[in-house]
Amino acid sequence: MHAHDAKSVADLLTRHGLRRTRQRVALYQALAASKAHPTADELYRAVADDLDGISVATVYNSLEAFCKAGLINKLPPAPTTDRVFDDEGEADADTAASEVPSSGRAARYDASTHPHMHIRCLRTGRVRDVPDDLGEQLLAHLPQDVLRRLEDELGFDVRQVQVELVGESRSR
Amino acid sequence: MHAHDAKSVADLLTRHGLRRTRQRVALYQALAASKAHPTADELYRAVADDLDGISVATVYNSLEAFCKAGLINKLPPAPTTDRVFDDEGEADADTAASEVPSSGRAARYDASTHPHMHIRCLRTGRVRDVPDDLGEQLLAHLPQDVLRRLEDELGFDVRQVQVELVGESRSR
DNA sequence: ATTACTGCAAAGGCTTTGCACGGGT
DNA sequence: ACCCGTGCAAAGCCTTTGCAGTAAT
Repeated sequence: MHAHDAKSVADLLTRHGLRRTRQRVALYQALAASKAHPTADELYRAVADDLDGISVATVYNSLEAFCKAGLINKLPPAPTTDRVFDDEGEADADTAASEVPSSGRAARYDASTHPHMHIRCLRTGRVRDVPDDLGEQLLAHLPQDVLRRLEDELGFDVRQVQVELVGESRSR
Repeated sequence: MHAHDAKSVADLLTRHGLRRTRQRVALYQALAASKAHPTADELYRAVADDLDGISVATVYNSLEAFCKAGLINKLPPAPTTDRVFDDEGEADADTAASEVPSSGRAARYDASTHPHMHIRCLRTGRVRDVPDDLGEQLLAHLPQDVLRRLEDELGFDVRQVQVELVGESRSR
């Protein structure tokens, strides 16, 4: 969809008032390339190959900076009731080293900032996007007038409608 | 709505195969009495007055047991981008000691298990329920056929539709 | 009598912070 | 030259765990 080569990412950073460091370019690329909404640690391991010696602090700092700049979103960790995390492998940029547990209560990051829905697997903790066509059909049916009544009655400004379909993926 | 006196809570526990200990009765009562979706620490402080010497471990163990028994639900902590937590006081069972920060990334618990929506305040991190009449109107409009198509196309069993309205409460 | 539950303290996982240095502008 | 961003290690917060003792069934 978008081009995520080093140059356009660098431009993106600059445009948002961030410096174009090797670390941040690599981090944003890794995140944008993934559909799996990786954790900070997964991103750390993903870029550690190319960028020798990057530190976790930098990963967290950079992700926080991206969030503040509105470049990416942070997703809450899944509630961890019951045994929820098996963690299997999957052929994706950031889950390549399919052996490390990457246990449960870590936040996940999302490079797409336009409104969309997520599905979260109870077994693996993985988060995927709902395809836009389906998501839009679902969101479009939320009656705006009810939302507005809610804002009036509760004195609450709704900035974002977070919809998450929680369940279990069938295969495997 | 429901009666949450010691006896009926004790019965509820027994009926779910849990022992009726003072600690668990008090914890469930405190949680059920609150509309604020308290954190483990908030519950700990709420019951520490009556139950002298209760430990945090017991709070966590009990809440986990309640979750497994299907008595309560665990909510994910809010993503903590930007300064999100001011923590003001509120006249509620578990937030009585309106002075302690109870900082950010703690899970919250919810005594109501029937499907309902939440609103989460970006400033305070507080979670409230959407009134049932409004919530039902919103949820009823989610087209079931689209959900079913989604399950087919992605091979995913949807167990729960988690809707959270994220925003900011106007007053204060 | 059995064993689930409790309390304590220590350990654990994820994230943040302080500080000196290096690289981007 | 300025100062944002980096790396390292230590500290922090929330939660879990091990174990000996206690109390519910």
